[in-house]
Amino acid sequence: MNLASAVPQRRAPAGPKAEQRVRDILRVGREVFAERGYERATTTEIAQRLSISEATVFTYFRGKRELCMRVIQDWYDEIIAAIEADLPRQASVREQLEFIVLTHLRLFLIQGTGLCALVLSEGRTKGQDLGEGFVELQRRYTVPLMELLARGQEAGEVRRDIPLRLLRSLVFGPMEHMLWEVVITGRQIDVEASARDLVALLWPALQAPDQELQRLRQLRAQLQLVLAQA
Amino acid sequence: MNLASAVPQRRAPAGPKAEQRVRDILRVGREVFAERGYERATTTEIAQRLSISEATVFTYFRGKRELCMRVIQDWYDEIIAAIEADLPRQASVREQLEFIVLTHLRLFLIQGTGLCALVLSEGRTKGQDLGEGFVELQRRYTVPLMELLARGQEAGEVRRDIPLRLLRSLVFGPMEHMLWEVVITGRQIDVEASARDLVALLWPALQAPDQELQRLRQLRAQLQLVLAQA
Amino acid sequence: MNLASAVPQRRAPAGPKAEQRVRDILRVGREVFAERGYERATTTEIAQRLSISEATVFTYFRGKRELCMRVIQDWYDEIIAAIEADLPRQASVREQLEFIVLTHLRLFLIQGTGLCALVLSEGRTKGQDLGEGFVELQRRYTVPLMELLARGQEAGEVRRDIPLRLLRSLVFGPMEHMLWEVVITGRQIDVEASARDLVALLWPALQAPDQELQRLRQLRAQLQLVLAQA
Amino acid sequence: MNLASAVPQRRAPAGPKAEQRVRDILRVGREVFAERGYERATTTEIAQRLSISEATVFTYFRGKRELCMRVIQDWYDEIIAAIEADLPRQASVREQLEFIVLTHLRLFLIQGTGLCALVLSEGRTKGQDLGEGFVELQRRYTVPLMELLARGQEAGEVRRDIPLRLLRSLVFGPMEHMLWEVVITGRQIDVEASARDLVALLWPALQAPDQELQRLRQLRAQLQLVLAQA
DNA sequence: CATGAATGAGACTTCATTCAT
DNA sequence: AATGAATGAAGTCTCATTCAT
Repeated sequence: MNLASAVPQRRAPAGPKAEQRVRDILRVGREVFAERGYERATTTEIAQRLSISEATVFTYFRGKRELCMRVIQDWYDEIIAAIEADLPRQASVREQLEFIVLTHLRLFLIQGTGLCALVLSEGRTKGQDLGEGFVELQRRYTVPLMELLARGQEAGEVRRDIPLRLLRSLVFGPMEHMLWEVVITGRQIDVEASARDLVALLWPALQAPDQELQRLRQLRAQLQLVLAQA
Repeated sequence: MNLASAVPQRRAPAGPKAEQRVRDILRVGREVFAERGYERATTTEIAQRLSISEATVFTYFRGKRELCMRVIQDWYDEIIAAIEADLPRQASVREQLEFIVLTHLRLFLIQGTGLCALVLSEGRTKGQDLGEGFVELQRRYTVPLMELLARGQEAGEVRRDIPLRLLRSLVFGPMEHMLWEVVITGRQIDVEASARDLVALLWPALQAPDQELQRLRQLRAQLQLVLAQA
Repeated sequence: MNLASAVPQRRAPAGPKAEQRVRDILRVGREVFAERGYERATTTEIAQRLSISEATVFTYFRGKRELCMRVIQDWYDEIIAAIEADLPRQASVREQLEFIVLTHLRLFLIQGTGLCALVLSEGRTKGQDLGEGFVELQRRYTVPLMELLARGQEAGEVRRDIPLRLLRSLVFGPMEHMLWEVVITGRQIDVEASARDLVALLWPALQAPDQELQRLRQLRAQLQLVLAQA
Repeated sequence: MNLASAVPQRRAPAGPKAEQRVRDILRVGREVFAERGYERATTTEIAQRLSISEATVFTYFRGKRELCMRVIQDWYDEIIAAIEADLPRQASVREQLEFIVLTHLRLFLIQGTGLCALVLSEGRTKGQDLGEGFVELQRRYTVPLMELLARGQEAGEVRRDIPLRLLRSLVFGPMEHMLWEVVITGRQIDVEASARDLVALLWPALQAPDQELQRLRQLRAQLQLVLAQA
């Protein structure tokens, strides 16, 4: 394959009307991919919901795969933006953590369960159509939390003896698991209460190991020693 | 009025050779579904890897969906069996928890990452082909952990003020999240160390809150009292 | 709970070219279904005869069954239209009957023997794929004859003591039987002569029982009585 | 193709057990073909209803087609036998005709509607699997009626100016049409009454045309002449 | 003789994608 | 810029039939 003589791809149209089209397709594409997953989503359905021709979709996106990637990208950007916009940076690390968890849960549950599933599903199968850019997207998505945790470590509020990655899993893991339960069972939950509960559960694990407890343990040990010798 | 009595399906053969065939197809089916996910897996590929005709696959399984369900079921059964067989019931709840986590991680990472993804993916998309039996399978899969946590609660080692479901999410959540990181990034991890770390992180959150701390505080207070009187 | 909203079917195109395509497919579909019957007809063959892709067939018709139903419907419509257009309403009931029989025979023999067989066959097997709309189609097909017979009854030219349904069988039955003989044996027949012969045969059976004959019979009986007494 | 070196076909087994097998398969085959029609009948179903292996069916019959032909043949033989056994040869032609019609209707409706449909359907499609022997079977099936009509003609009770074939259509046609109505609509009918009605309708058409009427007219004319002269 | 087991051939159907207009 | 129309490629599934045991 002579890359220099690569077939020239038709460029997507430009202009203000075109931008609106792109936004429309992305919006509906998000709906459909969210509802059906990558494989079961069809370009037909996307086009029909917009009352446009299927061919038009391909005028603006090189193919199904590219469209789906853009959908996910946009969604990530929104979440990141939402968090960065309203994160109460003056509040305590714990409160900021609560905010992040709550915001995630909210965005997921309000409109994103399907997208969440999409990302999780498609990111995890070999031979997938979606593939290359995934790891990078995944990384960006956790940036706000990572930064918060880093700040927490610097401030001494979050333990330093555990790698950030592991702490991140400690937060996102239960969160996503909760979300799945919602998706699977269809049971409704109280988002804010759940966020609060979750952080309450997690916080002790994230904190620097309790100094008071350490000292008391030492004390007990010494006493036991003394008493044993008595 | 459906006067046409149901057309009878050809029964799957039942001899000893047949059992071997079923096992073969389930084995390879597991591989393919694991690698590709439900939609991207093809009966063609399964048959080819076994060097048998596609028709043979359909001789033993009514269809793709049934085969996939059986694959998942079998996998769940293996995991449950593995845990129940070797669970150190005499050991502490914490040690048993470590065993469960370790066993899960191991089975997932050794041969099951893809299946894990399969289950998680397919269970989470609307309009899926796999559908009805899924929630039930999901439930069976967490039985050993649920029982352990229940025993822990009875023994006073696990807090009672949080619903079991939430505690389950607290365990499975981070576990699965770790697994996904592995799948996505392809990075290898030290399974045993990870299991230990994870439980170390989780344990404080699962324990009866501050019981130890409460008792130590009492001890200190009494000692102080005694010393003051001495 | 079927949460998955129905997956939308691709609509058939609707332009002027599309109409031509639909007509082409219906035309060839008619041929193939006529020649082979429902089960033995294949979408492959229909596509091949038109030198188009099989997929194109499915662009215009949801599936084999729908196509076949449309084929039959169209054919019925043609027959009904042909009869209604040229039926000599001013002529005697008998002449109109002859016209209907002749028209049927003609349309059947010229291009429709196979379709006739198709309809008769598929309408008569349990567990058929074609099913729901069949009885209704069947009914529409006999409307012109039924109306004629009803008019004949009102005019006193057709006997009233036999249910219309039975009279209808009396007409269609032999007609179809003749047609089958043609199909089976392949023997050619003189359509017009056959129509004339058939109606000649049928007419006495349809007519109001002959009054002259009745009266004559009475006369004879009385005479015989008288002579016997003489 | 060198016919001389034709692959020797495995012969069907012989012996009393084998004959029973053949009868069983024919019996069930009749059921299945009758219920489903040729294409939709499966060797699987036939074998399953007998709790035997599919392969066994092929031990006794060369294939689906041969089995079906034998099924039809047997059925025809039964009907012919039933008619020939009980035909009241001493009774009038009309009574014999009534007997034949009644017997047909009965055998069809009791167990044979499906077979009737099978024969009619499969006999009428080109490219059919069943094919060669059909015309011959069809001929044998109408032998009793044909003979009766011939005798009727000789006896002067049935008109001679119409070909026998047409008269046969006149009888079988309405009969079959009635049967179809039953099959299609599922409506039950009074077999004996229907047979009587049908023959009542047909008889005038079969009779020598107006012979009676001719003679009566002559009689009246002569009487009038005599009376006028008196 | 009966059958367990396997399969070739082919059916219908779906869908992303292209291209002339 | 938009789309009507067409299709290649692929997928799931069915079934009559064969053959070694």
